[in-house]
Amino acid sequence: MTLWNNDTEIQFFKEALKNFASPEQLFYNLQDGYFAYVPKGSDAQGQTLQSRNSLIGQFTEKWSKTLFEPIAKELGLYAINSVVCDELGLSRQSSADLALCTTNNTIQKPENIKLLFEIKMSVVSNYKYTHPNNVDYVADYKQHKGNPALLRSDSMLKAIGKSINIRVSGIASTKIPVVVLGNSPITESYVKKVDFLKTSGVIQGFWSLNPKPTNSDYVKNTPKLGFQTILDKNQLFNNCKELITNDMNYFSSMISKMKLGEIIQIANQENTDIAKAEKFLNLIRG
DNA sequence: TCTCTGTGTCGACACTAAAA
DNA sequence: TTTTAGTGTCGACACAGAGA
Repeated sequence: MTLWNNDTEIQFFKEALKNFASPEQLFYNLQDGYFAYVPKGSDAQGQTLQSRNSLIGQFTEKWSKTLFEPIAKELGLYAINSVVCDELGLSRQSSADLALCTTNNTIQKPENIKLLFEIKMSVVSNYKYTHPNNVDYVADYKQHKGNPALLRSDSMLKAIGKSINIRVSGIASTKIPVVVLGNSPITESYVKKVDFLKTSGVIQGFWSLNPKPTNSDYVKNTPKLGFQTILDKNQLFNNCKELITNDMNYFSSMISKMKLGEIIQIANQENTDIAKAEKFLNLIRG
């Protein structure tokens, strides 16, 4: 299995058609034919395609699970879709798209969840459908009107919001890394923000699983690697391994220097570095 | 001044599951 | 059975700045 590319998107359309999805559900019905997206300069004739949403959502979540399964296995874990965990604010309606866990269950305890993924993937390039079963590549994402995946500002906001929601749901979340998976680059306006999200510990990374979304220029990596374009499965494995094996802790606060100095002073009285850190974390969490 | 383009926010719509 | 709430997708729209 390879990383995301145009063939993956064609496979999505063909599978959906085979499962009795109509061309009207999957494509814009334009004057020149059926298109995945409205090309720049074309008129959408008031159409806003909605029927593809849940199909592509299901496809990308399952695709990601399949991609991560061998990685999980090598790390002694399971890759699981739709993970529910009350302590992390992950309800049945708002479950984790994908997670790596120590047990093979949908309902999980926080201590068994080793890595959380939020998936924000969509059809990236444009395609043309012709009867009865042909789907052909038309152009990259720069040639059509709709923005795919992480190039949409509200997709970024929703990914960030969901991650914050996990972080503020309780102490149990502070040991679990959160990663956003996409299949597109990000916009220039989010370059600084994803790096700050990483250094501040809220989100451990935005990873695009699409090595070559266009032949022209695009944001490949940000300076502090808050966003990375994953180029091969080895890189993906190493990233996961690092997040899982490092015993990391999320913490945050908004306090005076005076109070912060006091906390450091008290924590420093412990004997070992680990004990100092634990004391510090306890104090800063009030 | 007008047009074009990039950016950010809000809302429409489809779907699903829980609650009434 | 109907209503309500939550989620995910992209289009419409407003605004600002650059260039004609």
